[in-house]
Amino acid sequence: MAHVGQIMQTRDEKRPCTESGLRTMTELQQRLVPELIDVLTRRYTILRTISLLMPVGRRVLAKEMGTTERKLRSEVEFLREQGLIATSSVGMVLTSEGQQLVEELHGYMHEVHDLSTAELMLARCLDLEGVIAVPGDSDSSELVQKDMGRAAAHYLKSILAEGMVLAVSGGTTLAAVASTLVPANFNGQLTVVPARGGMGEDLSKQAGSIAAKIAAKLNANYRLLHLPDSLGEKAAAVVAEEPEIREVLEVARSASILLLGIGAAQAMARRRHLRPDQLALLEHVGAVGETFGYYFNRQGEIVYVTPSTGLKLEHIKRVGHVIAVAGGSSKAEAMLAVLSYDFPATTLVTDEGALLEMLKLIERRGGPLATRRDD
Amino acid sequence: MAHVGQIMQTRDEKRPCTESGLRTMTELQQRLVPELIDVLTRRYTILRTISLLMPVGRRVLAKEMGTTERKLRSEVEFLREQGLIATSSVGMVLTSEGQQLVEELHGYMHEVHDLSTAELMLARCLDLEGVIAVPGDSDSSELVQKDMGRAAAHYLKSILAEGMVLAVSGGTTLAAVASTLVPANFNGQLTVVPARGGMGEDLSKQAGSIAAKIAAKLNANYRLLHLPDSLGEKAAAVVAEEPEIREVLEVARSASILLLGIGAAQAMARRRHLRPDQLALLEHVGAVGETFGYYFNRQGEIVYVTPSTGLKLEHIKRVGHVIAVAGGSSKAEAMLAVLSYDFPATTLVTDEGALLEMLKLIERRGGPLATRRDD
DNA sequence: ATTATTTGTCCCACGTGTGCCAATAAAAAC
DNA sequence: GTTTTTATTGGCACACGTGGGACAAATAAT
Repeated sequence: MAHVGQIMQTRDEKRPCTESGLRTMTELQQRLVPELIDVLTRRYTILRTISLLMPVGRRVLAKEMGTTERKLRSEVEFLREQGLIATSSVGMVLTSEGQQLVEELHGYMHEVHDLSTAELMLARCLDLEGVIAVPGDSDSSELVQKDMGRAAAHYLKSILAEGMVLAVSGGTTLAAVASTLVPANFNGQLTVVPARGGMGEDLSKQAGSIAAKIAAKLNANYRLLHLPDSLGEKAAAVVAEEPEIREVLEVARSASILLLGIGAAQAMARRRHLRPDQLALLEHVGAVGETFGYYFNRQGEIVYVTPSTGLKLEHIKRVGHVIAVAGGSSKAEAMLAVLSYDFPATTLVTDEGALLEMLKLIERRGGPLATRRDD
Repeated sequence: MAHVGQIMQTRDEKRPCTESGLRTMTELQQRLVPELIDVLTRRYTILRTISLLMPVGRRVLAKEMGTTERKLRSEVEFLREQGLIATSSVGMVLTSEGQQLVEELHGYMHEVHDLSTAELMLARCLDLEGVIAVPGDSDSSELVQKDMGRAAAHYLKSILAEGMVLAVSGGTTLAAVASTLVPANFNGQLTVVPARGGMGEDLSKQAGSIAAKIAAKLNANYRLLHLPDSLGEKAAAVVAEEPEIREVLEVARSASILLLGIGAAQAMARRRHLRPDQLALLEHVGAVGETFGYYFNRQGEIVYVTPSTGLKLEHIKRVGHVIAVAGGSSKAEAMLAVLSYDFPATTLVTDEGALLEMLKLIERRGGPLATRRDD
């Protein structure tokens, strides 16, 4: 999951604002040459592991690092050419130069590594398949949300395949995903559907519009639910019997990938123009997080459901992969609530602000696996 | 020549000691992922060029940057995926994000560019084929000399081919080249000869030992001149008639590559135990630089020749390629003197200290092409 | 002496990068 | 207003380099 994961900066100790101020060189590099930063961390990790285990052979080193021996070989050859390690028949050892380099690099590597360790930690805590975080905080800068959107779009594209059905929810975050998505050609062998009917005021942030936009960029089919999101229960039941609607719902229920945004419960309820008594109810049951009409409390339990047309939670259970996209430290609590629910294989795309805030919340509650840093 | 060229650090403005102190992140990166800087500068240059010419198409951009259109396309595709540039039918433009990134990057890029521009400048001033500089100063740290040795060894290997004859001189610097050379297999299709007979006290720094060491590492043949370097003129003439010696000299004179170290005249003369009157003579004629027995004054003129067996200057003229290796700011004057002489295609491998010092000396003398920085 | 390490080599296949060419749209000329 | 020209982007086939797997040689430990 470090493929897209980006780095944060801690070099200046007290960490000046990441967004509006100047980004650090490492951040810029991460943006301009991400693949080489991966190479850098890989080689550093190799050196570091050797320094701990030396003398050590390629075999055990590969096993230790979770890579193949052949892959390691190329790197080892390079490192030897650089005079950083020496090989003998008992294994590989660091040369004095290598040792010195590892020590010097140690401090700098936190710039690169901190976010990815945090990603791993959160993935373990919430039992997520993967966490991808971009540096910055969406709360303070719009650029970060865009960046997050691009990271999500990139990841989405990497797991999409022909014949799949993609269901999307709404929100500004997912709108960013759609707009940063790089066009590709799926030859119509892909269907995009909204997970819900229309919602609220802004058309461009509705699930339907987002589905259409994504479909256009990927040259995919799309089906829309031309319905208001919040119908009365009776009305919803009636409408759901309409053949056209039924068909779209059928397709949506067979979705293999679900792309969803997460919102703070209060803000979401307000945006949906819920009645005061409903707001009070949400408050009463402790709803903090919301996603496509479902409200969750801090324990990840569903405490309220907006009567609506669209995917139901029981269908989500059958979805192969869930991609949750949300960021901003202010949303951390909501995200934590929603993600505590037991979704299928979930990948979270977020930002540094939300990531660190979530970890902070987990630690404060004495959450499971709240291990401390390992250096 | 930027392939091996490495970077110096100027970020902390007043530039603390590069060697003994902590190296900068960029230096370490350069060591661990050498191509990183190249890719980074390439992409940065693309962005910068677009920002100046936009909207611009790939064709003119490729011509402007001196690369092929297809090569550019890969980069352009990447930059578009990163959301830094946008393509339309009128050409490519920077997005607002791209524009911001270019501006932020601008300051940092000097870290990367300064050494390579300095390399280019020196190459122009001295009419060298190439200059490769490693960061640091050999005067202050032994590590730098090793690094320089590795850079030279790497470059040497890149131009070696089967059937060639390699002539080497002596000195600590070339000893470092030999010891950092990464073994390769030339199947005996390569011959290494010393450019001169033995010299001075330390066996490991003699041309013969170095030739033998290099030959061993490359699985090449080697021939030695089992002679003291400084014979009397008469004795030299006599010995040169010996069949065995003649044969080796024949081989040496057909050398296609010459690897030579450069020394400061005074230190060299002292190490060779010249007589006081000889020392006085050197002083009198203004000898400052020395290489394999030839002493040069500041103008690059030969002012003294050690009577000796080995290659003569007239043979050097026929050598295809000269690789000069020397570093340390204290040697700058000597290097400048020797390199001012009109050798055949010469590549200089040096370090930051010597490089900058040489440029300073050139500027002080109002040397040709002493242009100032272009920003 | 044997076993379990290690490094280094070889061949094959897959993927990425490269060079060439087609399609298209804006602009300029008529 | 129509046509021609000149720019642009995008697609496609091929080759080269890198990764995968198995194997051989060599050395320390049992």
